[in-house]
Amino acid sequence: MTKQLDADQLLASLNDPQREAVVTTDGPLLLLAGAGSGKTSVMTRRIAYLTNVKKLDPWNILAITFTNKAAREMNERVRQWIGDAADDMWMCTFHAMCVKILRREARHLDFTPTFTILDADDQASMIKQCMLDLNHDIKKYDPASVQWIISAAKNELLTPATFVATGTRPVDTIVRGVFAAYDHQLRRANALDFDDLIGKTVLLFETFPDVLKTYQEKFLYIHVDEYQDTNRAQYQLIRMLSKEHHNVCVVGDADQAIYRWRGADRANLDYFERDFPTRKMIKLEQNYRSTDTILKAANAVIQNNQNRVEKSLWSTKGTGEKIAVYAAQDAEDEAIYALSKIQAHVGEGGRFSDCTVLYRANAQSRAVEDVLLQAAIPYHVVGGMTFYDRREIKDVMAYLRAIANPQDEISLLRIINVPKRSIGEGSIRKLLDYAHDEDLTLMDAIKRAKLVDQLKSAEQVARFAEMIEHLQERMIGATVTEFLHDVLRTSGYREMYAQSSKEEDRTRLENIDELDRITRSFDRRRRGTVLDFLAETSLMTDVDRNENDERDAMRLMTVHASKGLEFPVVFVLGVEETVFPHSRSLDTIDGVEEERNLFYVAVTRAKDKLHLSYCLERSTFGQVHMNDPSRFLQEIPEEYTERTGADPVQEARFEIGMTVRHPQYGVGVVTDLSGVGEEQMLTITFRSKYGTKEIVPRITRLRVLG
DNA sequence: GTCAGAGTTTTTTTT
DNA sequence: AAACTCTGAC
Repeated sequence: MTKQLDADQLLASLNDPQREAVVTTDGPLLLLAGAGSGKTSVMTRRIAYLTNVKKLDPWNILAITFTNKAAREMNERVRQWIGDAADDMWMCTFHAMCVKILRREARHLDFTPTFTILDADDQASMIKQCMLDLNHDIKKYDPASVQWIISAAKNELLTPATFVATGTRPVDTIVRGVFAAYDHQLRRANALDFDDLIGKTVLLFETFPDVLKTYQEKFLYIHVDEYQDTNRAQYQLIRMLSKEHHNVCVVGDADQAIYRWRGADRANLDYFERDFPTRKMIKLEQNYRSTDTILKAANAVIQNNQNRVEKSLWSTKGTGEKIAVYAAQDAEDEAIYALSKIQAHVGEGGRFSDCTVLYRANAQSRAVEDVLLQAAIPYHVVGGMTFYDRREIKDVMAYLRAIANPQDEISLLRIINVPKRSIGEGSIRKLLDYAHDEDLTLMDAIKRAKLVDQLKSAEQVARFAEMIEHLQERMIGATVTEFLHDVLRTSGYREMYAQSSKEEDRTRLENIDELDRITRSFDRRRRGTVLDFLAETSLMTDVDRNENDERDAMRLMTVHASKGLEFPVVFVLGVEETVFPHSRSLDTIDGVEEERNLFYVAVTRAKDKLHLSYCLERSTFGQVHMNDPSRFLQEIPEEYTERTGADPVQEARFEIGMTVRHPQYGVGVVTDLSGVGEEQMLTITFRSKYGTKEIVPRITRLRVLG
C-alpha cells in the first residue's frame, strides 16, 4: 500500500472541516465538535494519519477519553487502520493513564507500586474514621460534606498545607484538620483516592523534571476528548506534557459541559486559547446522528443559555418524526407509557436494545424497573447499585487488595472476621492499639499476635496471619482466576455461602461466580497481575460495566451516563421543574444553565425518535408533589412536538359545592371562593383531619372529582 | 452475635 | 414508602 493511497482512504467520506482536523497534526488544535458531528471518526483517522502517513511510532501517541469504553472503542477503530500496532498507543482515561505512570514511578513519591485505589465508599469511611479520631461530632459535622470539600480541594491541586477553607458553614472550620489526618491515613495505608491519581502525577512531574521529560519525549502527539469536562488538575497535566512540542489536540463542546459539580471547568477551553496562542480552531457543525426535528429542538433549547458561544448544528438526515411529549398521571403511568411504546417498537421488528430510558437521578429507575419486570421486558440498568457495590463482591475484592497491598488497613478490617473467625471487636481494637503504639501496620501487628498483651483470640489471629502469608505466596505467578479460586477456598468465603440455603445467599454465590467469569475474561484479554486487575476494576465506569451483557435488552441510565452514546429511540423521563432541572441547581444561573446543557445532551442522544414525558403527580419520600412541566419543555417550539396524555394546563373552573382532591390534604369540598384567574383563592373543607384550608389553585394542582 | 423494633434518612449527577 | 442504622434484650 502506498503512502498516498492511505491518505486518500483516510480522508474519504469526510467533510471539509473534518478533513482539515485530520491533517492538522502539528501544533495546538482546538476542535469544537457538536453532538453527533463524527468526532470519534475524526480522532481515529487523525491517529491513523499520524502513523500511516506521517510514519510516527504509535508509542508516541496518547489519546485520553472520558470512559474506558470509549477508549476501547477507539482502540478497535484505530486497529482497523493500523492493526496490532494500536496496542502500543496509550488510549485510556486520565485516571488510567495516571495509574500506569504512578505504578512505574511510585518510588519517587512516598509510596510503593502496590498502592491501593480507594473507591468513594472507602474514602467515606476513612474520612469518617479520621473525624472520630479527632473527636468531631459527626452529627454536627456531616462527613459527606467534608469528603466533598476535600475532593474539590484536591481537584484544585491543594494540599492540607495550602488549603484554606472558603466557606462559612460549621464544617468549613474543621475540614483542614480532617484533610491533614486523612492525608496521613492514606499514606499509612499506601492508598490513593481518585483525585490523588491526578494530583500525585502532577506533583511527580513538578518535583522531578527529568521524569516529566521522559513522558514529554514519549507523548509527542496528545489528544484529549470531552475536553470541556476536564478539571484544573487534568488541564495542568496536559499542559505539562505538551509544553515542549505543543502537539496537542483537544476536542470539546461547551454546550455539553455537565460535570462542573465534579470540578470540571469549561473555562479550560479559554485557558487553552490563552496558553497556546498559536492554536488553530476547527468547528464541526454537521450532525450525522439525529433527525432535523430533534436537532432543531435541541438548538432552540440551548439558545436560552446566555453564557455561550454561538454554534448551530445542522443535519441532512431529513425531518423525521415529531417529538412525542407525554403528560403522565404519575411515575407508574409514565413507565407504562414507555413500556407500550417499546412493545410497539419491538412488535414492528425493532430490537429492545434500540431503546434507552434516560432520567435525571438514579432513583427514578425504580418505577420503570417495576413495570418492565412485570411485563418481562429484558432490561439493563447502567449505574445505581452496581455489581461492584455488592457486599460479597466488595468482600472478595478486599481479600485481593489486602493480600496485594498488606498496608491496606480498610480491606484488612473488612475481611479479618469474614467468614467468622472469632476475632471480635475487642481483639481488633487491641491489635489496632498495638499497631499504633509500636508504629506498625495492622498487618504487622496481626503477624505478631502472640506478643499482644491480653489478646484472647491470639491463636485465631495467628492462624489468619498464616493464611494471608500463604496466599501472598500463592499470588506470585498465578493468573487472577487461579488466585481468586485459591482465595475463595483457603479463606472459606465461598463455603460460608455454599452452606446456607437462604435465597439471598444463593444470589451471592451467583455473583461470586460472575466475578469468576470477569477474571477469566481479564486473564484472556491482558494476562495482567492481580494489581492490574484491581486497578482496572476500580477505574471502571458504569458505562464500561455492562459490556458483558449481550442479551437484546433495553437500557436504563442517567443522562450523565449517556454522554457520548447514541440510540435510535430515546425516552427522557421526569421532564419537570425540580426534577429536570433538579431543585438543587435552581439557586444559580450557572446551575440552571448546566441543567440545560444536560437536557441538551439527553435530547441529542436520540437518532430517530425522542419521547419526553413528565408527571402531574410525583411522590418523593412518601410525599406527593405536583411539579410544573420543565421550562426546557416550553423552550421547544410547538411545531416540533406532538402532545398526548393529560391536559398539561388544567383550566378547571371552580364552583361552590364542587368536590376536589388536594395532593396533600386529600378530598374536600369547595365552600367559598374569591378572586379570578391567577388570583383565585378557594376555601376548601377537607374530609381528613386537616379541616378547612385556603388554597390558591395557581400554586397547588387540584383534581376536580365532581 | 443475632434479632426485632424503633428511629432515621433518602434524590442529583461519578472518575 | 422503603431502606438503612442503631439499640438493647436475649
